[in-house]
Amino acid sequence: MQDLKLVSQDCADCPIRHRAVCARCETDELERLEEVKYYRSFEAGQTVVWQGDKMDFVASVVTGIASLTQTMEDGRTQMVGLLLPSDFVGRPGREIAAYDVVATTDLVMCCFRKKPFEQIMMQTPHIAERLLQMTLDELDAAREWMLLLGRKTAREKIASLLAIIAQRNASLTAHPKVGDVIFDLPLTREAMADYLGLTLETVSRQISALKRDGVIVLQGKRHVTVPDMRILLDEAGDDSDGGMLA
Amino acid sequence: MQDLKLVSQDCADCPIRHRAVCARCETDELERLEEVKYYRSFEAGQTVVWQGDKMDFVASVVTGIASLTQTMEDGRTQMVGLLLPSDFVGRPGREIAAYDVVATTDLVMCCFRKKPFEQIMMQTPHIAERLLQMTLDELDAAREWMLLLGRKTAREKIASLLAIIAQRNASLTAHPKVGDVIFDLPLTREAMADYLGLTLETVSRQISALKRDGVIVLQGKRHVTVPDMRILLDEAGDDSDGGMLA
DNA sequence: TCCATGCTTTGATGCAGATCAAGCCGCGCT
DNA sequence: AGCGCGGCTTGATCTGCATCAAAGCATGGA
Repeated sequence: MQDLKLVSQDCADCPIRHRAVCARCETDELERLEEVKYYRSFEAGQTVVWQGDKMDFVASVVTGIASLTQTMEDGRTQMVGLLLPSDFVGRPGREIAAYDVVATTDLVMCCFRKKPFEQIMMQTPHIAERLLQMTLDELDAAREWMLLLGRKTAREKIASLLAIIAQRNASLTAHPKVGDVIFDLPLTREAMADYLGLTLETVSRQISALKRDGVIVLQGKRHVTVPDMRILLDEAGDDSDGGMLA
Repeated sequence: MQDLKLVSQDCADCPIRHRAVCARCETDELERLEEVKYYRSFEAGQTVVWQGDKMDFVASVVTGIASLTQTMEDGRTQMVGLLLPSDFVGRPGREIAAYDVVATTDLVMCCFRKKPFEQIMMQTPHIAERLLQMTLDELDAAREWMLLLGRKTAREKIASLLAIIAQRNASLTAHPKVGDVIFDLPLTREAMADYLGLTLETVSRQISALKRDGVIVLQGKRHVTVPDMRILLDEAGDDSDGGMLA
């Protein structure tokens, strides 16, 4: 299945070495996609699409981080999706965006016009199949996230988020699997709060607490070292290790 | 699209007048499905599938209510899906159930063995397409739900749930669209608490408060009358009316 | 260099919702 | 009737997180 993933991959004949959609595509399919492919850049904080707007493209994240957020009239916001490089954004068959898409960091996306993308999808069973699998993955993630939002304590929420980021990082880089797990937090405290359904003060306090208790080591505000991943996963209150441990 | 919905529909040649999967199926597809179709009944409280178990069927709810729930080691549980009649359960392409499926009331499901279902799906683009659309619908619902869990107050949560149930009911029955909206709560206070990430005491108190404030009228513990749906939707803190109002 | 700005930390206080505890209501059973 | 039980309500109290407030720390620009 890996070869069917809608991914960002090195692509020699592409300005930013990015090939998207389907590594196993037949040549003509790929070329039809290339015709309708284009890149867009955003600065941190910019909104890519507003909830309710027409969204006439699908895309995948090349570099940077985007988030999907829901906002209430009075300004309360909840992040409902976190998109790292190679993640897919878009709603085949849907005209209207159901939530805001926001560039959390500087962001480059690889976009495809939706109409032609959908046509290719309809004619290419394994792309449709792959899209279904990705959507199911997102649904699984959303449901884990619901457990976090509904039932976990602030400390468990923070530990869970750190674990999730560590895991997502590990799946992108060649994972060493030995010793400390090290990564940079790609989110501000405020973005973490929006992810977790907390305030930024609580996020800050709980990170300090985890540091004080030796669960994590911080260098600066963003660089995290996890001496023992099992302890962190235990703090997350989550039996599943997400495949992180053997 | 409606004619492609995976639905429970009246079906004269079926013991419980239920035809599932695809109203526009070609005859032979439908018959292939009929061959692998069977019914299962459960009593309220029974678990249909355990998280982590192999799940070798997909199904749709015929009568009753099922819920998908996540549970932590210490017993905290969060509902992550609520399945009313005609809703689909199952994960095409997945071996293992990602969460418990529980019969919240007495329940009848119409099941299909997964393998043949998947084969038919692969060979039938519009079934695959329909499945993708349904999964996207579930994802949208999950993300609304995340906003509820992460950012809404107890009162808003209750109002939102009542609105959701009212809407789902309206879409099943011929919706009068005039005057009071009336329905029966299909969930215990405890199930509502699991849905909303609250305790059952808080659910009870907030329902009492909405009653006291005239937002709803209760006859008994389950029968709800909503004198003015706009007030309820306003209490839910949700700008979207879910298509309930013109 | 100094200040402005955005991000973060930390402290003091308040409150929404959890927890603990009792009792009520309706129903089925004997 | 009388009883037990599951579901529900209501009260008293506790507490985890929000809120309000202030100050620390980097970075970049004048």
